[in-house]
Amino acid sequence: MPELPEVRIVSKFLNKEAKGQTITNIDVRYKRMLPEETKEKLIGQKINNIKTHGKYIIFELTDYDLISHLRMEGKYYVRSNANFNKHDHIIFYLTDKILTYNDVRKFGTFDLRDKEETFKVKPLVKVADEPFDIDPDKFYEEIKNRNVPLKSLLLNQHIIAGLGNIYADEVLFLTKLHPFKKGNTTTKEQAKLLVLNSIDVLNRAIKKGGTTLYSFKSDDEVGYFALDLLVHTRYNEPCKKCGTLIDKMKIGGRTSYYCKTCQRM
DNA sequence: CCCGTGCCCTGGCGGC
DNA sequence: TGCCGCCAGGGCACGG
Repeated sequence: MPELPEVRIVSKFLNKEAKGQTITNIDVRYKRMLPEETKEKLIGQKINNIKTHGKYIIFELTDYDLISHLRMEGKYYVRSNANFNKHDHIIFYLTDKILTYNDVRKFGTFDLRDKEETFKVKPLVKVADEPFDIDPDKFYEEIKNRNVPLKSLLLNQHIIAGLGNIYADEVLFLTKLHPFKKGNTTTKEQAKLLVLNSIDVLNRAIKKGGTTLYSFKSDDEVGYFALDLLVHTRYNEPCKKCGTLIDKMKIGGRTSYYCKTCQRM
């Protein structure tokens, strides 16, 4: 599931492939994903730039911003010809190439906004700063009265933007804090470390992605990548720091992996 | 405001 | 082999 680093790589890919191109037509194969009126507005728009905020991708068009969220399995492909995949739900015909949005789970979203509204209405209005930009003191203020597990707070994009289930587990392990520890028991220093470790994890993932980037297959495809994960998905495997078998628990409906020896409440 | 739950969706997997 | 049920997950609506 793409988190901030992967989303940035996708954005880089899109800038390489689609920047400067005009949307000449759109084939919406899964109607719920893009309303007809949105489609009509998009046709004729030029893609001037693609940027990101947290896990959101923002296509800057002539007159609008198109906000794309990949959720778990959204992917963009440049199709060299018309060999579409059954999970290609939206097909953008650009000036001289075909860009498809592919999403097995159909969870991805598209929102078209007037440019001046982009950050004033949903889905972006309440989205917080990315860890790189967040003020640790402000982050502490956001969590210090919350009787909510740190895992849920790190995943809350209104508090800190860009972390998903994988990297949130890694951040908590690096900070030596239990995922179920509550925000209102967390010290200012621990909060600051959570921000610093978030930056560290994301930066390392971005760097790693930068090296494995464009590991394209037959079609142009963005290859996803993973850090050498310390805890996530390592259930019953020995902790790389202390050897204790990694445990897991459900928090807010999300599976959380952690070391019960290294990570304290 | 705060917090928990369920929903959206499909492929993969365990169980029988 | 085949079918059934369940799980995975990001964000949001909704209810207490």
